[in-house]
Amino acid sequence: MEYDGSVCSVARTAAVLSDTWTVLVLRDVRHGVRRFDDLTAHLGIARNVLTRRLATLVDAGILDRVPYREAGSRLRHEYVLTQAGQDLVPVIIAMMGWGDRYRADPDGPPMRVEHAECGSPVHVELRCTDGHRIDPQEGLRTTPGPGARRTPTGGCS
Amino acid sequence: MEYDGSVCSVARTAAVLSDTWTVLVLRDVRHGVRRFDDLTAHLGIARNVLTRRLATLVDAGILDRVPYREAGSRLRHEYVLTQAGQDLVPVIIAMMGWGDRYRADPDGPPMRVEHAECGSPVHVELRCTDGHRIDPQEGLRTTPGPGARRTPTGGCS
DNA sequence: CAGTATCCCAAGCGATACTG
DNA sequence: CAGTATCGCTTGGGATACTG
Repeated sequence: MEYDGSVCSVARTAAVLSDTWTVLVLRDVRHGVRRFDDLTAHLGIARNVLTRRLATLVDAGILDRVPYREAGSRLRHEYVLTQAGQDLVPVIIAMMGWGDRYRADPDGPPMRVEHAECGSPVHVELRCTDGHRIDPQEGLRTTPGPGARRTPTGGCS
Repeated sequence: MEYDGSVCSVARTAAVLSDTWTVLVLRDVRHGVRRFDDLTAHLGIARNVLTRRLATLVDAGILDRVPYREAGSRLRHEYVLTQAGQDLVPVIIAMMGWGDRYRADPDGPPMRVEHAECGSPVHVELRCTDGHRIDPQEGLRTTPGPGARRTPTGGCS
């Protein structure tokens, strides 16, 4: 789908993440579930669908398909995050945070993400390059950037 | 779609955001494009689709439909972000940041988000509640939370 | 202007069967 | 184990026409 993706980074990212399984595959790969059958078992995704999804993600530069060989068995592949894939982690954590808050499980969050060093819970924050922490409601100003198109309705968002 | 959404906050959020137009509608509403016709014009979305999308988002508690009346015309509605909708802003900013980096327009970013007070560019960061800034590659540890199901494959992600 | 109603199409998913 | 191939179903999007 195109939806003005030609002019908006949000749209372009949405195009990458929009289908059902993509973020869940990334989530699992990040947690170390890297092999085809493990993914099918863990996600409950149909195998043909997983095939397509992995191929798409490799094409998109988000996953790498790396060969490996275990002693005594034939060549296999596993899927690892590229740099671009790793840089989607904040998006995923942001989504997790929202889900924890607004689509909470009555038992509490199913997964807890903590700082490896100190063990405190992790969240996403908006910050500017000057290091100020920013309130999402009040602290943001959005202006057209260099790549913006000028349109009658006010340009890209 | 369900995709284990019963146990994962990422999946639950993905279910809300997954269809094509949702994030773009939110993006536009956040920028002040709040009225039906403005949205159709700005997004290029089919009107019936927008109707459905807005209804879904209102149902999901992400948008409010608030009536207003301009002098001399009949009652209209506009769509504004609820608190839950506002709390999706970090997700959107995170997506924008990724798109700017990995799906960049040759002319540069189409939209620039800056700190209203100081004008510096804004990005998302991972932080723990102790205030440490966290490296997405190395600094995260993920553990099952109270709401986790125990499954043979290692539980929810 | 702000929608609703109808109809069609394409894409994505799942089930099942097959392969090296 | 790690996929590919084929199929049918469901859903979301678009076009068009209609309404207060």
